[in-house]
Amino acid sequence: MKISEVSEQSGISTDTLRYYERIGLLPPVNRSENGIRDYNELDIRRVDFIKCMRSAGLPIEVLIEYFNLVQQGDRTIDARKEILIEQREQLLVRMAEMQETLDLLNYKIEVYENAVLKAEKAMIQVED
Amino acid sequence: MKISEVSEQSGISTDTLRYYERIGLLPPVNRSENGIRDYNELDIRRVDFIKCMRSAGLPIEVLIEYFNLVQQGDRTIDARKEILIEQREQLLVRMAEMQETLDLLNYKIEVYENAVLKAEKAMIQVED
DNA sequence: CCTTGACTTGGAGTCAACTCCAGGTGTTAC
DNA sequence: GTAACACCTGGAGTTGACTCCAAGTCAAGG
Repeated sequence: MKISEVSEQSGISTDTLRYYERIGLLPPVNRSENGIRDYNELDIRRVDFIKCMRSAGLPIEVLIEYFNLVQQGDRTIDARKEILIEQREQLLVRMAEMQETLDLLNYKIEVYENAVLKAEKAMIQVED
Repeated sequence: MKISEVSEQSGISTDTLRYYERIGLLPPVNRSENGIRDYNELDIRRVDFIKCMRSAGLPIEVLIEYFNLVQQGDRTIDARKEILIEQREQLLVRMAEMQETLDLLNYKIEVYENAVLKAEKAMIQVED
């Protein structure tokens, strides 16, 4: 799979995919004879995983560390689990903050709605 | 209220509070004769609002625009409401993404848990 | 009186995560 | 065979949001 296809399918720009590879978030992707990247199944699954984690705000550094551990085999399972648990914790905190903000936004929007209704009522009464 | 107190109470650094004022996210705060900032009730409510919105990732630019509208009085109520609705929409999208990531993290953690259990079982059998 | 500590300013530096660019190569389409 | 296009590289630039710094002012304590 060529980079443009991966980009299209994942919604990550080609620049960003190459950037990810440069910094070691993606492993060096195989090339066809002319030097053009050819992403395999595994690469694509990794891209999708990264996409998911990044969309939730997990830092690139953490993901790199995680993949490094994966690459070191089964003896790192505990450490990997710890990373995921830690990130889950932080994610839950962020989600709770967002829920609070959502509640406030909902409340404010409702207030504005009522303000508009009141204004409209006032206009009707003027017209009466 | 002095800047250090506001900082303590809000969890926003004094540097950041001054930065917010510089870029117009906070209005120019009143000063005591010697030029020291003295935050009033309204300032503090605004700080808290900003804190909440920022913690959910709303961009500073949007907040500035919102406060500008507030300052222009009731005729901007519709525009303000639109901003809040738009931001709520985006917030919901982000929260949904995070929920997906959370699900994946939970799944992966569970898989690791099982891997560990299996390994432990294997060890017991070796010991048998 | 002098030190300590909290405040002030304008401006520069940092950080994460891209994003863009110039200059080059290789393949396909007319 | 040349134009258009997708790819490549290394490196520089951008963005958003802080964060730090130097140099200065002022009030209170010993």
